[in-house]
Amino acid sequence: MNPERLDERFFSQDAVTVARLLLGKTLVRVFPDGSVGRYRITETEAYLGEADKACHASKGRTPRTEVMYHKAGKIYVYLIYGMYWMLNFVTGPEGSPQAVLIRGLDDLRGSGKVGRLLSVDKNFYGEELQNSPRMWVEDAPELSDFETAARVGIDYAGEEWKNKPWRFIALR
DNA sequence: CCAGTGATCAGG
DNA sequence: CTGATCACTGGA
Repeated sequence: MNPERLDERFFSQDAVTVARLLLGKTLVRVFPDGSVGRYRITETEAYLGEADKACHASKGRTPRTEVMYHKAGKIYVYLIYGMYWMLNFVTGPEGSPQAVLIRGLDDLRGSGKVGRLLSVDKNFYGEELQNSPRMWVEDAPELSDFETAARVGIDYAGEEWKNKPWRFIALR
């Protein structure tokens, strides 16, 4: 049986659950030249809705955060520091703005490096992983060997939110 | 430690 | 329009 492409059912779970379950799953990218890259997801972070001060949606619905209010399984990308494209997947029920940031693939760590490796840019904004011809996620056995940590780069979020253990790191 | 680099958003 | 801010990285 071929690996199943993960769809809206999978991504509709809450962001913390999806961030954990994505560890070990296979991210597939078909590049413009037709070459195919397959990567094991090794680090993720969860951003859990308007209440989460670290989540972009804590500032409400704007053109940038709009896609997080859409149905799960869409791609949320944005440019940070004028140089780095962050790759996120929308999760949770429709209307509940949640997302999971992809921070590591195989041995590569760092969300900025992930965007560079995959040649992500604003054209991916809103694309659906269940339909896209150039990016999707395939199922793989659940990975139990991982650790959690606080999320990176969100000191502005305040004590309650910045210490949530919503960063998931695959071991081995 | 800190500079680079430009979209985004709130405020006039 | 202005200006602060930023889910980062790489090099002193």
